[in-house]
Amino acid sequence: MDLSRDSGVSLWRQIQQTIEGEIASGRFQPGDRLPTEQELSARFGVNRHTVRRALAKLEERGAVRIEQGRGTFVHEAVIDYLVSRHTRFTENLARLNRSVTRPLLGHGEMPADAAIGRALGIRQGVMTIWIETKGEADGRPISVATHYFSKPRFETIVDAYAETHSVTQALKRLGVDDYVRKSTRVSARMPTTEDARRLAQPKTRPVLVAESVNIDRDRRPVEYVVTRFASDWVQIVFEP
Amino acid sequence: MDLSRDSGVSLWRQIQQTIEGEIASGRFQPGDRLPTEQELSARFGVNRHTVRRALAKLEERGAVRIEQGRGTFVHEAVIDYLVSRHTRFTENLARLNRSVTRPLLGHGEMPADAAIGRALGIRQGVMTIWIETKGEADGRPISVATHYFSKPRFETIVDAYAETHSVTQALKRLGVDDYVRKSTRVSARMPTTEDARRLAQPKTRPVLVAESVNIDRDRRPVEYVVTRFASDWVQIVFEP
DNA sequence: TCTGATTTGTTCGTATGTATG
DNA sequence: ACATACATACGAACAAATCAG
Repeated sequence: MDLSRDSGVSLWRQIQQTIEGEIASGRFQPGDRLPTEQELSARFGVNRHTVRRALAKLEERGAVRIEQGRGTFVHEAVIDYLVSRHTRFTENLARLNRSVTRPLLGHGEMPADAAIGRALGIRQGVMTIWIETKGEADGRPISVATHYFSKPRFETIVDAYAETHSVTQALKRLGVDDYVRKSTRVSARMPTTEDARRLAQPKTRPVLVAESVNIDRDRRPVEYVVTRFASDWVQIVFEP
Repeated sequence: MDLSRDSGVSLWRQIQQTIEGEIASGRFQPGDRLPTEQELSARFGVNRHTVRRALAKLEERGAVRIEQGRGTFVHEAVIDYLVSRHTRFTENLARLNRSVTRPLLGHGEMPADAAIGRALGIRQGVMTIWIETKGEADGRPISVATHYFSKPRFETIVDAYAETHSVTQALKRLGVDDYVRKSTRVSARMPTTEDARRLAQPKTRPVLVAESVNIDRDRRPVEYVVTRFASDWVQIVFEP
């Protein structure tokens, strides 16, 4: 593929469109690593900067994912995590024909800080139980979540979760027939070293953080969850 | 404030909790610069690394903002950007008693690509008009947005926006009395150099990206917006 | 744990063509 | 005709992340 240097279209844009076409045609498959910047600049007969400009545009458009020190990769299809009143993790992903697993990473207790207290409607200092879980779709880690429950109310939640591997089922055993999503607060930040490792992603890529409060039929808060999604794999979709 | 070296609680965690308490008590106000790491390590009688560990945890929890070469600052209250069916940028922020400005950064035309075509319900290649705006609250840049409109339908949208500085008003002039939010898709990524500059944020902090589609009374798409929020200042809140 | 090779990220500087006033 | 601003393109050097041995 030769570039035209006097067509009025800039070189970097011609390169961008060429690579975009090769991805669309299937010559480069999702997850594939593209040739290095050096190889591409040799192939197109241009400076590395010119290639980089084209790649930057492709990344901005979501077509590729650039990882320092590793290479440039064709972007895999992202998962739409649908948020509604009845959001359930497993159902949400099963809908996409994916095999979902939710391993338990750990659990413990801690007194409620300001954020937890506000979310669960309890006083600061009241003891809570936390459960940390990983969400995997088709074996790939996509999220890490910390779930907080009031300890006085859900003393045995850890055992219930360990047996059912589902928050919905565990809460059902403890008398919560149904719950709905009250609010979801979404932010973005860089991952902790620990979260990056659990999500099998570079520390240099951000995580999408969703803080959610679920309430029961009596509108009492039952669960406060802080979920860190791998932002390369998941988008949060809100459709009222 | 003395630390206990044999309580079973690690020193850095004691420091973290101490500073967190001082922020909560108001001794350090939002926006204040904390003492330097050197001063803190002298005050607590520990190595600078120990202080750094505590500060890292505080940043992870969103309590402070660490800026290389400048210092550590108590984090100002983040803005809750409320998303609902009737989301309007200016109203949303005015609700928080903030003075809101929306300067126009630029505009132009481009043929619809796959994403724009899907969002606006037009064929790929149909010409669209884009408008780029900055959102500021109390003078601080918090978002950069690119708005796409079908050119055949909204030929004069740029003039209308330039005069009104409001998408709602501009659309009203072109016959769209009312519109509602159809869907919002949220993701996170690192900013482009350009966006980091416009948002006055370090390139190392992520942006929160919201892609939204607004539809008119006849459920026809009228606007497709891609907004990049400064993740240090804005959270997106869904309350169905 | 350390070292070197590979790959992307950043910052200099230089040059050219085009549009504007 | 001239000055200025801007986007494009090339070159060199070094920084930072990753990975294999």
